[in-house]
Amino acid sequence: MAYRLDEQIGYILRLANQRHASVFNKHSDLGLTPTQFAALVRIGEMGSCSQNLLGRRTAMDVATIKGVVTRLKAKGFIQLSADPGDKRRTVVSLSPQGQDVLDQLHQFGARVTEDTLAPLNKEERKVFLDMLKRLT
Amino acid sequence: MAYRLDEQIGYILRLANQRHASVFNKHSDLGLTPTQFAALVRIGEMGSCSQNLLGRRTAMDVATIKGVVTRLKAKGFIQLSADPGDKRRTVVSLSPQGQDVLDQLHQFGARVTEDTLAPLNKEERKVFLDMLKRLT
DNA sequence: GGATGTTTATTAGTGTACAAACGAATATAC
DNA sequence: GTATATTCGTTTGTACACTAATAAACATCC
Repeated sequence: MAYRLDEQIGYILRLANQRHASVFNKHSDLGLTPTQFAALVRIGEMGSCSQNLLGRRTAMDVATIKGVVTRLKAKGFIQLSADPGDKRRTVVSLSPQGQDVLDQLHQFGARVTEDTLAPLNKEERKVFLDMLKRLT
Repeated sequence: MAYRLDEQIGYILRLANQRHASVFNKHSDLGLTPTQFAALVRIGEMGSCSQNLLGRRTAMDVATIKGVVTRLKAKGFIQLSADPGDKRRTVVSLSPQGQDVLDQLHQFGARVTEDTLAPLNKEERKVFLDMLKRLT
């Protein structure tokens, strides 16, 4: 059997990611990227936390979360403050505007997942998500 | 049911991609990135072709394939030439060194796919790859 | 309480990834 | 055979993503 790029898991994962990004951008009205979306939703789940912890809980490198936080701050969705108990830390929390859009983000996210998984039926989606999670 | 980031297909896909990249880099001895690997294998499949066509066949943007070709050329795996019939085109082909490592690349790629899919058994892999392809 | 080690954040450098705009070359329409 | 459209490659700008190095703050051990 000849080796084929189209059967490589890494290549197919890249294609699936591209399609998801395309679906995401098609529906996005808030001007967020998938990464910024993930960080914002996670802050909503966790409440305020340090920039470093936020990076770990969203699987982002320290350098990556730094840029994401900078851009979310510039867009007005989050606010930063000093941690009174630890001078190393920058505490990240939702701004009032960030709080306001949280429900909207959840609905948006659900729609993106729905559209991305559209080629699979209900039963397949469950099986697929389960297997995909095991690969992480 | 509360909305959760950990159930978002886009987020999980990103995690799976991260794990694949990690497996790829752990085994890589040729100093290639997954993207460079994909381009090189594709040239091996197609023979020489234009830079633009190579980009389309590896799902890379014109600006992206430009950088990838530049770096593969710098590493000595490919060579560039002018298309005698179309002055717009840059023809990309494997260098002798690129030809030499092709078999090695195939074996390497098979091992990366194997290791990345390790959490799934034989039957599951088939089902998973089939469903993943439908999402592209 | 002082040496040691860890955590947190920043910076610099490399490599995807995409959009937009551009000029040159080619193809098509009429 | 000329106007129009398309293709090809390049460049600019923004946004991840990771490595490595650095410095400040904190924790621990003795």
